[in-house]
Amino acid sequence: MDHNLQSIPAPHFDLEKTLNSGQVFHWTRLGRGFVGALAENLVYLEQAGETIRVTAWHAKAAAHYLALDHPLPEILKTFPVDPVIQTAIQFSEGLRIIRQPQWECLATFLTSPLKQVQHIRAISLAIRKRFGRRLQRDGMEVFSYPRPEQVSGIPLAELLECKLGFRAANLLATAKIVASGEMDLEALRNLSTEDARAALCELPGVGEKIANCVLLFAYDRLDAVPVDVWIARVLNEVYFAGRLKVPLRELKSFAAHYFGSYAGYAQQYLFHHWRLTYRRR
DNA sequence: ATCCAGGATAGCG
DNA sequence: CGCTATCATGGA
Repeated sequence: MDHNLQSIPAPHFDLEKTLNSGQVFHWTRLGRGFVGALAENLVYLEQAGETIRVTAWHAKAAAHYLALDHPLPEILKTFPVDPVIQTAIQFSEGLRIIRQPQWECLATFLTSPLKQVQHIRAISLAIRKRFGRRLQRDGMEVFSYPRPEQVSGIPLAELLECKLGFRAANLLATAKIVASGEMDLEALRNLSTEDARAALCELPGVGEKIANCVLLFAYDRLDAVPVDVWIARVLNEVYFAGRLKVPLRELKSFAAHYFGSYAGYAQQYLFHHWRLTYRRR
């Protein structure tokens, strides 16, 4: 597995946490690293201290994908000094919010409602294996995510075999809109976060939460804050302790303001920490 | 067995 | 406008 790997510096970075924190769902452990598809290329990644070793030719793309240029120490300094977020930061040390390709990020989160992280992963891998392009290299094999043009042509019954349930119709309908050009995902880059969010919410199956996931994980909008059941749980149990039935809009407003201009990062650390340590009472 | 999961949406008052 | 029931599947 160590043929033709290129080293790139990666300070303040934890590969495992980054790939297994519920922002991206298809990377698979292989040897001491991970294998997956970066757009249409098979890429192998492994970490050695403050260095990432990447399959040659993909170093530059990988560094961008992994957001190794995000000024993590500076970002952390902008967070409020309270024990809850500071504990989550420690627990999540080295977790970076990566830059995913727009379509596969959108498509993957379209399959996420009312699903656990491992289910989203299973669905992503099933769709890739069945409809994506097979990529091989040095005995490794992965599958890319099918483009919107291809997804739009999949019969609903076939898509349902990937165990999407009621989410399949939304994925199909959105794929048709994107494939037709009616929605230009690349053009959203030129919009304000607010306008891009509104545009994403026009797509079938995309509400405010999924739109914020896409903005945060694929558009580098680090102030976008997805409020899912876990974030709502943290806010209710900690920041609104003692209050009953806090309206969701109040939770969202609080999260978007309290954590500062990198609230998306703060949100990801809270999500990661609580999801892996929470015990029901 | 019952509850829950990185929610969105139509339909109600 | 805000609130509720419902959607499909599998793990805890």
